Amino acid sequence: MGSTPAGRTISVFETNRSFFMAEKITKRSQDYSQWYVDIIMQAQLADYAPVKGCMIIRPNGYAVWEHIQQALDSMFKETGHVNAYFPLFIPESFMNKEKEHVEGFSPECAVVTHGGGKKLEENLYIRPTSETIIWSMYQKWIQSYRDLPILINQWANVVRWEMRTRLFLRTTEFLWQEGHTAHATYDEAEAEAVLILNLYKTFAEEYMALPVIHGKKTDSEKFAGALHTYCIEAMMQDKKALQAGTSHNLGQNFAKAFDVTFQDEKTQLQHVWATSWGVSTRLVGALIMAHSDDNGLVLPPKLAPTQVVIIPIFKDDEEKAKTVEAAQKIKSILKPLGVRIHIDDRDQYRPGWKFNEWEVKGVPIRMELGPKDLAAGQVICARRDKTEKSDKVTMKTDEVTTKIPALLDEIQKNLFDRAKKFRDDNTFFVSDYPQLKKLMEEDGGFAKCFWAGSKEDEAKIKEETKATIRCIPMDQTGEKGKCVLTGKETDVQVIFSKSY
RNA sequence: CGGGGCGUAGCGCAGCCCGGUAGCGCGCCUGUUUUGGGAGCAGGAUGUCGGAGGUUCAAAUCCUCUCGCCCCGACCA
Repeated sequence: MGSTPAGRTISVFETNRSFFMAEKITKRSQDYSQWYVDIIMQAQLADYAPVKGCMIIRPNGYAVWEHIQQALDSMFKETGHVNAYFPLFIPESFMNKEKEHVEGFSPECAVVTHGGGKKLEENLYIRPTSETIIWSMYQKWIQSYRDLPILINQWANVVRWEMRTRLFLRTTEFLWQEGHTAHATYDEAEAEAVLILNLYKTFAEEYMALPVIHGKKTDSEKFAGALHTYCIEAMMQDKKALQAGTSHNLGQNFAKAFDVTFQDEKTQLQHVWATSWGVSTRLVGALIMAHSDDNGLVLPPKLAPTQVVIIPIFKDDEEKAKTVEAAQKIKSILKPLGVRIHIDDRDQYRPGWKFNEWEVKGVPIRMELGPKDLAAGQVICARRDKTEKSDKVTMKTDEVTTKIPALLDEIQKNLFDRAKKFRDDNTFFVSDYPQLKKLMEEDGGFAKCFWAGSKEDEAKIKEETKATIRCIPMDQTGEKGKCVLTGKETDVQVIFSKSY
């Protein structure tokens, strides 16, 4: 499959004691995109599919997605949402019902024209998102205000025929969840959109250890067919922004397109108010780009499929039996505490090899357990977020019940703090356009500034700097200042950045 | 759609300019010594050289056409 871009080196070098492949992963500083791809390949998160733009999510990658799903799914349920499943195929006529929506999505839709060996009477779109088919059903299900709200989520795959794809970040087919809710009033729909926005922010920060800015999209960046769009935006290690989740207040657009009405308490017929919201497998890409290093993947403990791996160290069967037994004992006390722990007792690989493998795969804690440790009643732990040898922690075997969960928490926190510091260190206030331009041309990062410009002004800036308004943050100071471009006085501040 | 790169063993590549019937490293298999940061030694298996035409006594190599993939940009979650 391979291309080896110019900058990429796979150097094999010799030292007096060892001979090893030094780099299978391109350095971030050398080629960030290639580093990203290398991490995915080396950690076996995904592979390229035979069809262009599509990917195979391998077990390691899928396990991360499953943890994301589990956490989000329970958060959705706690806030009153239920899961359902709507079909992959959407009749062409449905797609055409909402004008902005069809204009937004038509160019990137895959369309099925044949089935059962015959040309279909009506083409079927493969869903790029499910608003249309869901609202066609809501039309049947909603009559009275007593039927509202409907708070449905679905976990599904969708297809968008993108021009340029990148593993996890933008693939032709991707997995996501899409929530579609129906409400009696604008205020309720608005409250729902904001509720989910905050839920996404909490999830990103607490589970993914990913600090995000939550805010509102400008009109030019909002979803096709929405009244307005909320989003969470994160900064990757190359200082570019990644939209990690969106939540839309769809107003009555879809209700009108699909004629979804209800009778209110006063027997008045009204159109239903809608929201939709989603996060996708892109989040896996976000995790990679936010935390990983030149040695491989770094996973936050809360989403790591394996949180602790024990490497028993032995040189004969007798030592193997003893160390593995001790490892199993540790596993048996940590597992009930909810620690996801694995013992790597394969004997075809040597310890050093295993150290590297688990490091590449991003396991938060590696526990080394050899004869010397057995004798001392201790284990040695290496944490994935700090890779210096001096960062290894030695703990008594009977302390693992308290120290391991504490260490996992500490790693989780450290990843968040590190990512937040990086973002804050690369966020700058700019007061005029030359400054904005200079920042985008040189260092990159987030530019915070006052904004009172038009859609056209925004397009001009995009043209000239490649940066866009990522969002209008929810957290506004309220102070007044001059618009970065027009100089008009305003109290609105926005974030400009280059983005994925 | 533009720019760049690439298709040769499972993976990474050399060989192509100057045609002579395919090689290196890693991995894999067997044996053995090893095992606290990607082990050593000794054996061994593996290829329709992306595809189709053409030139030639002879094509991975030269010519024509074609297919595909990756990276970078324009569009987007």
